[in-house]
Amino acid sequence: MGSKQRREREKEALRQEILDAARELFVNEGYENVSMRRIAEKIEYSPTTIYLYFDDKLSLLYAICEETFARLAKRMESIARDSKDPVEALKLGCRAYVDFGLKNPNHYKVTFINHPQHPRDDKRHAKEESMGMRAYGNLRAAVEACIKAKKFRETNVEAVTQMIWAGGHGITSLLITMPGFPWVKKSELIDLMIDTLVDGLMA
Amino acid sequence: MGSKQRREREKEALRQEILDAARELFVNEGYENVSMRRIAEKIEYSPTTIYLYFDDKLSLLYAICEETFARLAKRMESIARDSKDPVEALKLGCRAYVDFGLKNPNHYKVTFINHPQHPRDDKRHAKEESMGMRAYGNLRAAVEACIKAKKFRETNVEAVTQMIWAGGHGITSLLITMPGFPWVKKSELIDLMIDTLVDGLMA
DNA sequence: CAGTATGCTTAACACTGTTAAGTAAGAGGA
DNA sequence: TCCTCTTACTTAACAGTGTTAAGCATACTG
Repeated sequence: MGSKQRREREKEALRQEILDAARELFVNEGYENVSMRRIAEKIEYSPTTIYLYFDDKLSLLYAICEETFARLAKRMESIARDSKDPVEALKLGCRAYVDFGLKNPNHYKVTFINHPQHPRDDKRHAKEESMGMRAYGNLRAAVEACIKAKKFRETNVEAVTQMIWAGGHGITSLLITMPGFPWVKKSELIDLMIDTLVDGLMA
Repeated sequence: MGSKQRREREKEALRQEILDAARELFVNEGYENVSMRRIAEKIEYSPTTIYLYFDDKLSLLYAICEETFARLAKRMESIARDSKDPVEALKLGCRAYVDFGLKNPNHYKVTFINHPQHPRDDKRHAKEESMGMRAYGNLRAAVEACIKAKKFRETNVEAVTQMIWAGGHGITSLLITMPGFPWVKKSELIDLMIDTLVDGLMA
C-alpha cells in the first residue's frame, strides 16, 4: 500500500503550496496587508484549509522567516570562508546583512522590525529563531576572529557583536521604514557605519 | 455672547480627553492592540464621536507622537545648552535618545519602528514630522559643533548625523522588539556603541 | 458492501476601522 | 414665547479581519 506515502507526499506538497503563496503575498504586500482569505484564494482552497496545515497566521510567517534566515546565514558563512583577512570578512558580512535587508524589505520587516511575538510564546520562540541564532553565531565568530588576530583590542565579544548587529540593523530598518526621509546615498551611509565602527574597535 | 467661546473651550477639552485616553491605551498596550471602541469606552462616548475630532486612528497616533517628539526635542536642546564640550554633548544627547526610547517603548515603537504611513500621504507627513525633524536638527547641530571644534575630522555632516541616529536607533529598536534575546547589560551596549562611533569619528 | 477516518468546505463568531443616517438639545431670530 | 436651524452626538450598518465548530463528501479498511 504505497497510497499512504502518496497521500503524505500530497499533503506536504500542499503545505509547500500554501507557504509559497503566503511568502509571495507577504513579501510583495507586507504581512498585515495580506489576509488568510487572500492566501486561500491564491491557492484555490477555502481559508480554513490553511488551518489544517498551520496553527495560525503567525506560524505561517515564522515558517517563512526560517527559510529567509537560512539563506542569510548561508551567505554569511560563505563570506567567512572566502575571505582571508578577518576584518575584511566582518565588513563584507555586515554589508551582506544590510543588502539582504534592503533587497527583501518585507521579509526584513517581518523578521527584525515588527517581529510579532506570539502571546504565550514558550518553546516556539526558541525554535523558530534557531536560524536567526545561527546567523548571529556567524557574526560573533567573525568578531572573535578579529580579536584573535589582534586586529581589535580585547573586549567583550558578546557586546561588540551585539553593537555591530545594532549598527547594521539601525541603518537597514530606518532606510526601510522611513523611505521618505532625505537620506544620503545609501551605500555611503552603510560604508560609513561599518568603517566607523571597525575603526573605533581597532587595536 | 460668551457661549460660543465656552462651547469651543468644551470642544477643545473633549479633544484633549480623547488624546489622553488614546495615549494611555497606546502606551500601555500598543497601537494595534487598542481599538477605537475601547478608547470610546474609556471616555464614555460612542466610538464615532472620535471621528468628529480626528480623521482616523492614525491621526490620533500622529497627534500623540508629536507631543512625544516635542518632549524629546526639548530634552536634547537642554542637554546641548548645558554641556560645554561638544563631544560630551553629543554623547549625552545620544544616551538621552536611547533612554527615552527604552522608557517609552510603545511610543518609540509607534513613532520609529512601525512608523505606519498613511496611504496617500502628502503634506500630512511633512507636517506631522515637524517635531521629528526638529529633533534631527538638534542632533545635526551637535555633530556640526564637534566638527567645528576640530574634534571630529572633516566629513559629510549629514551622513555622520544619520549614521549616529542609526546607531542609537539600532540599539533602541532591537532592545525593544526582541526582549527575549540574551542581551548584554543595556547600559554597556549603549555606551559601547556611542563610544565606538565617536572614537571612530575622532580627528 | 458497511463503517470509519481523512480532507476539505460552509457557516458562523467576535472582532476591526469607518461611514451614513438619525436624534435630541441648545442657539438665534421674530 | 415659538419656530427654525445648527451643533453634538448616537445608532445601525458595511465590509473586512483571524479563527473555530460543524457538516459533507471521498477514499481507505475490515
